[in-house]
Amino acid sequence: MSLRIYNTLSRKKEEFTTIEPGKVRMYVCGPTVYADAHLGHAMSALVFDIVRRYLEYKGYEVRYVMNFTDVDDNIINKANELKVDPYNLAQHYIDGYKRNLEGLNIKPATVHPRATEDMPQIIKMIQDLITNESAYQVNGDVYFSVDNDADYGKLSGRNLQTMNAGSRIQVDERKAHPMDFALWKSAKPGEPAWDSPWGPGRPGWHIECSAMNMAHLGEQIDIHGGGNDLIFPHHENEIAQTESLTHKPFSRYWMHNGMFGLKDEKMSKSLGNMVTIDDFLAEHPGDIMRLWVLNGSYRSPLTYSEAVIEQTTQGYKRLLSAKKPALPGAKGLPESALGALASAAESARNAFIEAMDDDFNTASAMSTVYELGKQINQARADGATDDQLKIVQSAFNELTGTLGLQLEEEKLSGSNADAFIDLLISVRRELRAEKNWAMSDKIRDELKKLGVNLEDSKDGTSWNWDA
RNA sequence: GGCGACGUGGCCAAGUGGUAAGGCAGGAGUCUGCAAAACUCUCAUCAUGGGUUCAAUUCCCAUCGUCGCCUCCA
Repeated sequence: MSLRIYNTLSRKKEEFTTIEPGKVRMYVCGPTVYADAHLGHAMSALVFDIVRRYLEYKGYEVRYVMNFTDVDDNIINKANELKVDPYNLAQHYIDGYKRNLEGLNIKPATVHPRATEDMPQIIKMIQDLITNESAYQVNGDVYFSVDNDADYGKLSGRNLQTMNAGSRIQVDERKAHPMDFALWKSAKPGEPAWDSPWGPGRPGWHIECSAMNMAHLGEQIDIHGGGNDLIFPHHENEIAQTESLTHKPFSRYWMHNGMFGLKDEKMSKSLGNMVTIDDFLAEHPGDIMRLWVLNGSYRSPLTYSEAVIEQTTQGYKRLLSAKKPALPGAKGLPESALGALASAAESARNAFIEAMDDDFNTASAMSTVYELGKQINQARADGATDDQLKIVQSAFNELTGTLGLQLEEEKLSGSNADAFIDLLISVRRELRAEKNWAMSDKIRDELKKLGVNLEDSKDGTSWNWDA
């Protein structure tokens, strides 16, 4: 049983093999940092976090690079508007992004390079491309020449003849070919600039990813990821730049996640129709967003709606229920029932791996997790003890943990409410003994409003924080 | 105009050439003083029209619809 990954380059699922045995070199395009990150960024970051975690589960050592693009028109414009240094502005949003990633339980990348800190590599790469005749300079600008790249367009399935360059924006007539793109832009007044052989300026959008790949992972990598809106032109151009120099296949697998949308259009900074990660996390646990992503296919679009968030929250509560301990008066299952539990755990694990091996089919993997959860709850209802539940719960924790789900009950931060809630419950127990239903129901209702759910059973009352 | 993806129950969403996982919601029950949770049972013929096949939701063609990219974008 081996892992298969859908490769955008071949538009097929391919068996996954690495350049170096046991090791994965993986690069994911991070955001351009000039605004708060939105749920589209969250989706992409979650998708590749899940990929990374599963590869690690399979035993690979993953070197994971996620960059920050911190030179770009939007950043410069915004910094000028606010009269702040662009570097500091970018830093502000990088800090925010990292905080968001943490809130979503996304593991930090092995390296988080930013373009402005790899400037020597970028300039060197441009120089080599010029030497190579893959690029040319015009008055301090440097362009990549698509005509000199025989297989330009192979990732996005386009060819230069049928592409409609200039149909929507004015083409700079200094370019040799309309599709040529900037590697280096000469500085205009009021812009940050770096010295280069072509005069002061700054890198174009695509070169920094090629250079950072080269600097942090080498000439060839195993997985390159990002949103499918990056296929063209960004990733196409990355391939063109890197392969024109190395003459070797750049990334073995190109993975692209679907777009996160708001109603009928994708969420994006330029459209201004975004829900930020901060907004979301203020209202919901990070697990909800992750579960939402897991419930579908990473290559398909996801559409924002309150109803779906609500549904996901209910599903999340169901998962939490599987983690609960044995019932208060649990008598234990007979020895004969334990074998079935062990084999349920084992077959769930196998089904999970089979699903994930098929291009990270998380929706299918989740169905086995839900079923395992049901088996846990059945065992509990039948009187299993904590030790017996552990047989299945340990597998449940292993699988949900692999997907990056935390499944920890919400706690009020820094609160020591537990003792007070326990006190109220013991008072209520006496009220119930006296059949004072009015008062005991009132306590339950009022606690509910405060986010505490009481659950009565024959053998006592348990409680939990509302998700 | 070009490239690509998609259309599965009220909602979200897997999947397969031989009559369709899972979650949410709904219905019926068990438990409970009631409620909640949990458990049990229940709930679809897969956009439309053709074609291939012993057999298609799954393959092919067409139509309709939706979305992404071709400009910055995860």
